[in-house]
Amino acid sequence: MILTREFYLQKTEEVAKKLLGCYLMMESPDGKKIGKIVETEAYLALDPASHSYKGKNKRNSVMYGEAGYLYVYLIYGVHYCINIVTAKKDTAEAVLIRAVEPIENINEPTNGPSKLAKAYGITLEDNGVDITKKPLCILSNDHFGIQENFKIIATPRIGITKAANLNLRYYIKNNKFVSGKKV
DNA sequence: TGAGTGATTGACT
DNA sequence: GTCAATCACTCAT
Repeated sequence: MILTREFYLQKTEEVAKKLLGCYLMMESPDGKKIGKIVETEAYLALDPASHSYKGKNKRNSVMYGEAGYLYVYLIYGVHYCINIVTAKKDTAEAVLIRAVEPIENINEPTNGPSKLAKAYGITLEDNGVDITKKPLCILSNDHFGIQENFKIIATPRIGITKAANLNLRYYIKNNKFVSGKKV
């Protein structure tokens, strides 16, 4: 079952946690790609680490829109990062998808924000896409009839230079597809 | 119009 | 452990 827009209207931290174990699905010409989300980060309004901190601009405008849309941006001129917009209109919050576990039709590593985007073939072209409907959407964690038990770990976020002390990164304990050099 | 910045990764010392 | 690569965008001339 595809997660609805109501899901993304929950508190951003809650969305980030609940997305763990859900499935990111993309229907592409190559076939249906599915990966289980194992690592996320929350970015809040007025968060110095968030792109929305300095106010609305062209790059982050998607974050100011409605929940349930994809926010893609290019970092360091080389890497794409994928976010899911949360909260209501004009509230710029989002959840960064950092890593997924390959389930179907994914034959590249996905243990990092950029690798994940590459594996799905996501680029700036997909910025602003509605993820409550196909071809790109997120399936609830009981989609395959398996309700897994896993422990969620909260740690400081990775790779940012501001507000790096907040525990807004969440990942599934003991999952080997989680990114990061150090455990 | 030009310099500076960045939510990363992989190659190299 | 350190560092370069290289694009979109902002901010400062």
